[in-house]
Amino acid sequence: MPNNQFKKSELYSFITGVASTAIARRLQKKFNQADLSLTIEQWSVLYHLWKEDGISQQDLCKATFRDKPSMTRLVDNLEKAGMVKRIPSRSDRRKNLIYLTERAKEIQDTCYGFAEETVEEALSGVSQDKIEVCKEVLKVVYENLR
Amino acid sequence: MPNNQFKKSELYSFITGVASTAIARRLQKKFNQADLSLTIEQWSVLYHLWKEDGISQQDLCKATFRDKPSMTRLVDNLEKAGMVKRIPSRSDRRKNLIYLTERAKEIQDTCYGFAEETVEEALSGVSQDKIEVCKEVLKVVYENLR
DNA sequence: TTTGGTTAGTTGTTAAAACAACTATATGCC
DNA sequence: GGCATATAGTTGTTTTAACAACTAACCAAA
Repeated sequence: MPNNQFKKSELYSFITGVASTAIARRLQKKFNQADLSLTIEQWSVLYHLWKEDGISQQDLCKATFRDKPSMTRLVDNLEKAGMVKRIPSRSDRRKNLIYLTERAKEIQDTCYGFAEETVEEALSGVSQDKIEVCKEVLKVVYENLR
Repeated sequence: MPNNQFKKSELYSFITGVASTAIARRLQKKFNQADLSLTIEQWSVLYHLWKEDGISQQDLCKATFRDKPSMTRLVDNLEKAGMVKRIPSRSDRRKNLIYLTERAKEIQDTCYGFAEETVEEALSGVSQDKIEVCKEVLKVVYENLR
């Protein structure tokens, strides 16, 4: 058996996502401490809407790598929290277009700052070169399995 | 602002764990297709028990990076599925020691093969050097945030 | 040996994930 | 136009995640 094989089999943490779980928990704590009642999942939806809103739930599914029922419920909860509004599309009556509320726009910078802070903490002591390699590998993994 | 900072802030996929989610889903599919009614979370518990069983739920919490209530329920379900048994510790009556059943021992090699296969598929085209860098970075992240 | 703090595990609750099954609308082909 | 198929979104169900609050048992110090 080539050495290659053996090493790959030890990638338990890759499968279980221990690192991303740790980062997500840290970010969640920052949200809680700032009394932003926002889950990481909700944040991940807002993250894309801050770049561009007025997109469909289906677009958000692709962006966040989640299925349609999950998105329905995430948007439900974001709507209850007063962060987004569903506006029926006029060109395609099957679609909801999701728009940010003023409240959601207000918290954008705060949330962005917390995310930045969290990633800084997580990657402290890691060289930029290595970070680039990781980003690259994570992207390949995503492409390989899509 | 140093270039360094800007790049880190773009690590959305690090926080959301898109890659590990993709890997976990792929592995879950293999389990389902083989009629192994086993969730990834249950598998992650068995993964450690296959190395050493007769350990406490608390030990499993540390190993799998989950909290105590989550482990109670995972062990509940593994017990229902006939994969493990709780045996009260004689030296410390607070503790349950978790033992594998014969059934769990039987499926070890099959599960291990599926995990190996999945990681192979995920990392196809990625050099061993880069994989090593990733493992290293993920470990540092975990240490930084623990 | 009693008291106070710690550790192991369980229960309750809310949000989310994944899958199947469903409705409604759109689209492409005859 | 009418029908088959695809797409957008919702609902139902089961399992998990995370947190708080709880019980039971252990341990150490007065």
